[in-house]
Amino acid sequence: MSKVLVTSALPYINGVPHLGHMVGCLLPSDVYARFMRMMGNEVLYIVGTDEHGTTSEVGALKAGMDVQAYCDMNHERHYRTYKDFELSFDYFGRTSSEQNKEMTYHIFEQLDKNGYIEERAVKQVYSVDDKMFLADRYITGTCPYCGYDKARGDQCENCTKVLEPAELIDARSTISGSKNLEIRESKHLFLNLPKIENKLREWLKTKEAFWPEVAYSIALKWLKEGLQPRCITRDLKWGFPVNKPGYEDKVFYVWFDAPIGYIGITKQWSDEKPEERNWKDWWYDAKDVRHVEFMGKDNVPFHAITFPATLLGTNEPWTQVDYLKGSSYLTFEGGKFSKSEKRGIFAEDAVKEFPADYWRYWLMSNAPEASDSSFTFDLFAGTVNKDLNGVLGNFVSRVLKMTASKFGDEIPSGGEMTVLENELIAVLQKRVDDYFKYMKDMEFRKALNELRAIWVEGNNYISTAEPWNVIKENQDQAAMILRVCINLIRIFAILSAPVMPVTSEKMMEKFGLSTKDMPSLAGFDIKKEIEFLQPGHKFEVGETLFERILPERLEELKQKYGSSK
RNA sequence: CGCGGGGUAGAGCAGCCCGGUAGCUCGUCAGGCUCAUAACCUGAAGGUCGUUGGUUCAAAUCCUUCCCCCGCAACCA
Repeated sequence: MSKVLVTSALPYINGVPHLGHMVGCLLPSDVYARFMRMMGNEVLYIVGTDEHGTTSEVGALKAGMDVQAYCDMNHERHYRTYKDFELSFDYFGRTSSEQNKEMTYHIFEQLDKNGYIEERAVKQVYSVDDKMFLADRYITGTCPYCGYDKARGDQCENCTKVLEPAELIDARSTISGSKNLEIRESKHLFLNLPKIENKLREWLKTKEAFWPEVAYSIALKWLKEGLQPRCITRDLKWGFPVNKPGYEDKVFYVWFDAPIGYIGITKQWSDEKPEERNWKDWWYDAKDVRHVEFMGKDNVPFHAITFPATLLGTNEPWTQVDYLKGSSYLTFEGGKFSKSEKRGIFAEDAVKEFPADYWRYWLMSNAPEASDSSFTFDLFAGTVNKDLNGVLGNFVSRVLKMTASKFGDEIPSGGEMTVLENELIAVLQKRVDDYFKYMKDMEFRKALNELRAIWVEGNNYISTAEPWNVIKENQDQAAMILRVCINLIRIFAILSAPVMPVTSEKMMEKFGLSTKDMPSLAGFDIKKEIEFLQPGHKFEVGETLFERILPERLEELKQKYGSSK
């Protein structure tokens, strides 16, 4: 048994998570955490909201709320959404917590002490009416190159030219529309990445063989281009005030304290039960901890370069990421998810339409691992109807209904296994071993394809064994076949648990069992498990596991969520 | 020449690193079965592997030309 520390990129509090967010980091981290627990590992799974920065301030402003209250509200909203998605995190914290402040201050002090922090003067656009410095993208104006009148300070979306805010004609604040802007000089603190570059390079070298291509190539690209000092402070209110004389009116940049949030949130967790939990067992001079991080590809540079460099710069024994699972993007009906354009289905609505397990299964079996992939309602409905209803749901239904009608509500006795059952056991064992291997390697598409193939073996077996014919000649033999099938249902429930926890529980309940009765997946032996449920064990047919998505419903969904017309 | 990823049957993907009868799921068609959710099982059809040129006995796979799609571009996170 070993310790596995699982983290998912912390979702930014201001946004509403959509399916793309779920599939990129939150869901795979949960499936992995659940799987590793079932393999008998000690798992700590940490998630939370990333709260600081301009976007929150602006969001609160627009909502007419105090930033703290605004974040409190949104934090609750995120929490509820992820609970609805059955995420099994051990703690859902916040980067704005006191614990994270402590961590951020400590890490900053170490970096400063070790000479990795430097001062620089920065020229920035200040909006007099908004009473704040504006990030480049919060400045709108006319593009000097193409005349587009909604060009942003960092780039013109129309002609794609990269701009400086000063170049914009008729520049105005995106927040208030005010044109009363001026350039002011402000002193800021920078993390001297070039000074840490060699250490970082050495460290990264040890990772090459393990990281997925997307993640490693992005990291390498940054090193190849050469690192630059990175500004870690901002002229904002909403953030941790900088703990250095002369900088009291500034806060740390959100990207500085956000990844530290993994550690801060772990401390939130351990502070709740200090007598039995210690965050240091996971993060500081921790032994035998394997740290796995899940994130979208846009987050990779921060987790592969900036954050590791930050930790290396402290010269302290922090736990670094061992495996960085960088995922590509999920698109919606061929385009981007966009809240403003009302395109795409958002996580909150998704669980109102269908149980979380439907989404979990679809998203994981279509995860954008190698390249971007697309969500469409047609694909979703196809999977729900075919895989979940046709293959798994129908198997459970046909087995239990037949057994109940021929033998009653107890698992029937009699009969002996034949060569057919031995073949089934061998085939299943092979598939189960492959399934576990893919899950361990976080190749979720392949893993779920294997899981589906395992379910198909059940239908395949019953078709070949034909208990409906056998029963006419030999009651005992038919009883044996159905007993094997019933045990398959329990096996399927156990194997499906990391992906579809609720459905899995429902399947177990049919035998008066629950998730707690599941055996460890380590050394999972089909030969043994196929005889676990003994003759005489009660079961109930109950209701069907899934519901089909009919054509009318499908049309409704497409209308409602803005699929391409 | 900004960077990265991708372009493989009607759809969604694997294979590419380590060249050697092109594989999986859905869909379509045909057959089987009748225990079950118009389900399930079996089989078939369907691809000049984006394009150009090259290396090789042999290229989806290695090198090269061009085209297209997606994302990123460090002060949005």
